[in-house]
Amino acid sequence: MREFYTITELTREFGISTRTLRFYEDEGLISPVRRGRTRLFRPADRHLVKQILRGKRLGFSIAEIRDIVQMYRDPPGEVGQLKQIINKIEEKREELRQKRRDIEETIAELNASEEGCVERLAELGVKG
Amino acid sequence: MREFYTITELTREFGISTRTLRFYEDEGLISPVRRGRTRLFRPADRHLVKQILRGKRLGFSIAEIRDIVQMYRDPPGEVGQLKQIINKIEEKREELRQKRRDIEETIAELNASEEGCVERLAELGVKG
DNA sequence: TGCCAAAGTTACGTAAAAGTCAATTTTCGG
DNA sequence: CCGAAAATTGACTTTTACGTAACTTTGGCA
Repeated sequence: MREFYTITELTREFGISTRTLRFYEDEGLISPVRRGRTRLFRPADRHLVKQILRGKRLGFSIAEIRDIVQMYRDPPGEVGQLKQIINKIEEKREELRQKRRDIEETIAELNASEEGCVERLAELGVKG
Repeated sequence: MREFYTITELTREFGISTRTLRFYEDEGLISPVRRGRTRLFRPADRHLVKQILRGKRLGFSIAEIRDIVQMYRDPPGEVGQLKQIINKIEEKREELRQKRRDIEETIAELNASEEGCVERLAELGVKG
């Protein structure tokens, strides 16, 4: 595994702009190290970008993604904080399960629609 | 099943504002009938709202949701159009499957994080 | 050491999806 | 029939998530 990636390497890999990566840094989602002013992205930063984009595909806002990636971090040493994180994790999991139900329902309705189309095609004498 | 719902009934049921419903109408997602100027929402409109909100939870834009709900409509009579709709349905289904994979991965990482927290709690002598 | 492509900063612009506010209308129960 | 509650329209504002200049800095190498 490589030690560092440049900003343009990541933009090409993930199909996003440098502006986007800098924006995520401003928002505190990633913290690449610097050599002078130039950002150097470590594998951990790259993985974070993956997680961020996954969150985006699921419709989470930047603020929500920030919350989520904070859950991925090393657990703190204080009992109260640990319990709070566990609660937040369960919340997010429930939200994700809701999204999963939404997906199943949407796919089911799309399946029904497609069947309707296929039947209609059959009526018109088109072989499937 | 009721014949009509008022706009505020739907805002209460779904936890959205009247502005939002009117916005969806402006965007061509719903077309409630009118008695005078007042909107009357039929069960079909109400169901559309459900589908719209489902799409929102999954991170689809209004434009994408418009595309999706058009797929739910009665199939047209022309072969070319039918085939095109079937293609679009398959595209959306693939997108949804990707989202589902994203969800599974996110849940898996949350599970791992939670375990880390639980272990940490155990180290601190907290009984689970 | 001189150059240029890549990286950086700063600041303003914008599209989407509503929120908010104001000014009318409409409806409807008593 | 009347007045409060509900609904409508229209305009303006806000927030999010970047896009787009415009200009400067930097680092690698011929």
